[in-house]
Amino acid sequence: MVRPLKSRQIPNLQEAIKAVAWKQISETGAASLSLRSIARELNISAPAIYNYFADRDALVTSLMVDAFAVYGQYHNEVASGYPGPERLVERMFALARAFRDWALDFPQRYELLFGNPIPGYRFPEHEFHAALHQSNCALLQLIGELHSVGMLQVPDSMLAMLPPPDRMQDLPAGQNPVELLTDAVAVLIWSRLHGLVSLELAGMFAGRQGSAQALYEVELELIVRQFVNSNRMGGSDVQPSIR
Amino acid sequence: MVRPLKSRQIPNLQEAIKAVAWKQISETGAASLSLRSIARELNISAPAIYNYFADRDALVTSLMVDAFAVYGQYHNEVASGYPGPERLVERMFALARAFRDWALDFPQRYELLFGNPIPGYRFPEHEFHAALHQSNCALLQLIGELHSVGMLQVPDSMLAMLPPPDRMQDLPAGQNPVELLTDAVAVLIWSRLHGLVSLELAGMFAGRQGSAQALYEVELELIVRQFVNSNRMGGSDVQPSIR
DNA sequence: CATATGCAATTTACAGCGTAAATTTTAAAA
DNA sequence: TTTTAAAATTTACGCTGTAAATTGCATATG
Repeated sequence: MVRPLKSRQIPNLQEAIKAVAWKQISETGAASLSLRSIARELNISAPAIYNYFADRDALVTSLMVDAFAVYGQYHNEVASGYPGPERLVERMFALARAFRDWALDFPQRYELLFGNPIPGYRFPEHEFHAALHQSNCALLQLIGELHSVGMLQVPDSMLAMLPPPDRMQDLPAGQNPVELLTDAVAVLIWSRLHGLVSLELAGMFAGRQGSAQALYEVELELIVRQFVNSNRMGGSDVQPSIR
Repeated sequence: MVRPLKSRQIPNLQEAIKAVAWKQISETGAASLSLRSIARELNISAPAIYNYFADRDALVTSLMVDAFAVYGQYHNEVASGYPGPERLVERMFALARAFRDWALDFPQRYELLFGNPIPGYRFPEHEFHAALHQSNCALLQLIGELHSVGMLQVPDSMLAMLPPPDRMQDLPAGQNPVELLTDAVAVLIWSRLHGLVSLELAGMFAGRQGSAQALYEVELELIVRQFVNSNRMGGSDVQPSIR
């Protein structure tokens, strides 16, 4: 019969908890995130947090959902700086550089999203798909636009991913061949960016002074040369055959 | 005046500790490695381990040094199955597939070496260089051989990584331009393999059933096409200019 | 207004962790 | 046999997540 009750000290304690969690993640890394230290910083007892999050994993999940959204939105904003089909290559470079910049600016968040910094934690599967799609949305959109203006160059060897023509209808529901290939291109590009960035964050390029950025720029150039038809002629070498 | 003393129950307790550690890492992941649980399994008190390892990090470092060696040796063995300059492309495919196979067979070890599964731990810098080189030795060797038989195709855009011709002598000690470029090619290839494998291990391809392997094969094909001159003619488009 | 209701917070407690300190055991050297 | 030092144990401290019981308090009802 009684419902609402506001905490005396801190209004919106749920958000306050997350804010402190982010602060601590930024400072000391997601691995050292601790309910007790959050509570300490809020002058709160540790179990009080359980009124707002079922357990530590639930808090982490909430943080990650937010982070995926922010991350995706950032990419979308960067992409929106290069609208229209005339600046697709520019947008590709900008997105890829934004990818690395974000990772270097917020290494702990990058690790949280794409590494496994928290022992025993796994992002719940049902929320995973949406969150991941959100984070890669700008790149997928870009690849889609490249394709629709005929600038996407799908390497021949990728055609092996398609089912043989006689059973093209076996594709997963809602998937057409074009989507399957554009998705695959996006994932390949994403994994190349992630490969370099994650090795850099892991300190694997330590010693090779300043070469991480140079390597990244080279890789960007190679990626664009590989998948983009700059002359913007009659489309990639594959679309005609799969339309 | 007294030195040696053998433990009563277990001879070579140092190795026994590492063996149990590996067992636990394989079973429950490096993150849940615990000195106490190791001690429990050996019917030993936890602080006893401190007679053999300065602290938990020292144990982890020892494990990683071993793992880097085993990993590198495995790659070398795979590579030695395709000797000579006639089978370099074959060797490239075999090495890359072995890379993914090892990661899928021993995901916890792969994470230990190339992820950051243990909170607060960092591999000591002075041992890092040697261990890393050991692990990438086979690939570096392969790229070197490709170059020496004129099959290495260094993309034009990579030349930007070299210092301008008039100050070529500013290169780090013991580094010549060819080494710098072959190293860079090896790192680029490594990061592309690692990008796909680490995303796959992180569960980022969950849902897309079976496509991880297909993607990997596509990427392999693209890598070889990008860096290897199959016709084995008069060398890459760059060596002549930097010899 | 007084009382009952139920959420929010606290305290207490337990099991786990790494590891520092003090202590005991033990095997070999003198 | 005594001495000595290495190897092991016990104890203890502070940290973690979290379950359980308890208290405080704001609201809705009698």
